[in-house]
Amino acid sequence: MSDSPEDTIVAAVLDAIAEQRLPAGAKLGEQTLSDLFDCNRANVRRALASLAAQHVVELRPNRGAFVITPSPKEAQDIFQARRALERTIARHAAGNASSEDVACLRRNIVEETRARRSGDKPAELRLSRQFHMYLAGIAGNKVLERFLSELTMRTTLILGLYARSGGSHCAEDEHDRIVDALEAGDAEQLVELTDEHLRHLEAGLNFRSPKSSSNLRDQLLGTAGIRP
Amino acid sequence: MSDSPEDTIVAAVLDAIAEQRLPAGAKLGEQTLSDLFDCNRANVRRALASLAAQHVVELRPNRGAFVITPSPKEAQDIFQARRALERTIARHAAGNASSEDVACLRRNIVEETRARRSGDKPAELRLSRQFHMYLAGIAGNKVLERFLSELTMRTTLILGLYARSGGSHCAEDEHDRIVDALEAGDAEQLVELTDEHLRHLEAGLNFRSPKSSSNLRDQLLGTAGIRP
DNA sequence: TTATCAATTATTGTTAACAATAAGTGTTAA
DNA sequence: TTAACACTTATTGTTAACAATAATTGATAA
Repeated sequence: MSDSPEDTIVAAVLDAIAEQRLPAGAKLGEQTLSDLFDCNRANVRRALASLAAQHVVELRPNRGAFVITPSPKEAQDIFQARRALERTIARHAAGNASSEDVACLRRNIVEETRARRSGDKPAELRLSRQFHMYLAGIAGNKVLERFLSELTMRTTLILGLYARSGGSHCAEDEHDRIVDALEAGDAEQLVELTDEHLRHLEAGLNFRSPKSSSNLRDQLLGTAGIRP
Repeated sequence: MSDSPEDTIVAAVLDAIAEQRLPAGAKLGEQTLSDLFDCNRANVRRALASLAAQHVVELRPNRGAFVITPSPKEAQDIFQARRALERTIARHAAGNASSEDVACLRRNIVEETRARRSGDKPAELRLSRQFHMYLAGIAGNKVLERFLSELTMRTTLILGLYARSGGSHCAEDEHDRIVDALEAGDAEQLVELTDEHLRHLEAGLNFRSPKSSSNLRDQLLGTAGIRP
């Protein structure tokens, strides 16, 4: 069970991002991490190099490591890539899903709605991401699964920056209808629903007012809609 | 022009793989690399961590870093993923290509056939890969571009392991016809030609007799088709 | 001759100390 | 009061020495 310290750090950072505990732009100091996971700085450095290679973290020379803050253009590229990957995943998942898979996905949806209702945003984000990754697992292509893992991570950061403040970012029942199509084995519909789902998610973004977190100003003065 | 030593090493390793100078399974010793690029081992280690995160290199604890040797299943996953990515790339490239792009691609094809005719395999592989990456550049999606870059790299390793010994692995004129469709702006045909092209490439593989290079036996006794 | 074991060698992993750089703080002068 | 400057502090980058592990070689015994 005990991974190498490097893997532990990478996993912890990714988990934290997936639950929006680490916002875009957050600094990942070497000392801080080596204290936290008590290991030496060499391991921390390797972990950060890994995260940087996955484009989840940015290394600025002589400055340190920071969680990336995706630009609007990058956000667009990421959604385009997600559609390409997830359409393919959907097509292959359609023929592969067992009844346990379907049951597991439905349980996931129940938990997700519960989290949404109770206002537990971190849990909601984690579960939503888990839903998409579970589908990728059913498709059975490790390469697509890993690419999607990276993109869902970056999507979480995008949502943290550009999500429209008001409504929640997923139509209530889209995941439900996706599982319906999966259970029915209707590949074409599954593909279409997946595509639509991602388009809706993207349509819910607002690039006008990025919530520049990890900026003291916002954390002290609040994020009220008034101009500075 | 002078990158960090880490980037230099990463680029050099990737170039070497792209030209099949580094075969699957090759060992990348820390000392060797730090001597070669004269830098300290810390930089080498970070470079190897990056390459490992890209799944181009495998880190075995206490053993060192080795170029990955893709399994048949991985090869299949990689080609499936490539089709998903390159179909999308093709669709978006169709509308974006300038006449300079077309000219540049045609020049690339000329060089490629010349390399094939003269039996310069490293150049042929590099140019073929360059062709696909150039198309990705036209599509203008950095995320897809990076993913494809990783997969073409791994494809080169796959070809080194499983390419049918006889014929060359690309139908002579497929790249030509792809550029024709691109020039005509015919997105649908471009997508179909790209898909076919990748299927032909995959069909040219033979998983029965992997050329287990970086194995002294083969390098000394040759790769004659006789059973050991 | 073959197999097992011990000793040597080479390579990776870990640690700490030091240097270089950037950021923050306080002082001084206009 | 403000701006520029020097100084202090914190953080990253580099290096070398040492420990731990694996591979190789040679020796010994069946």
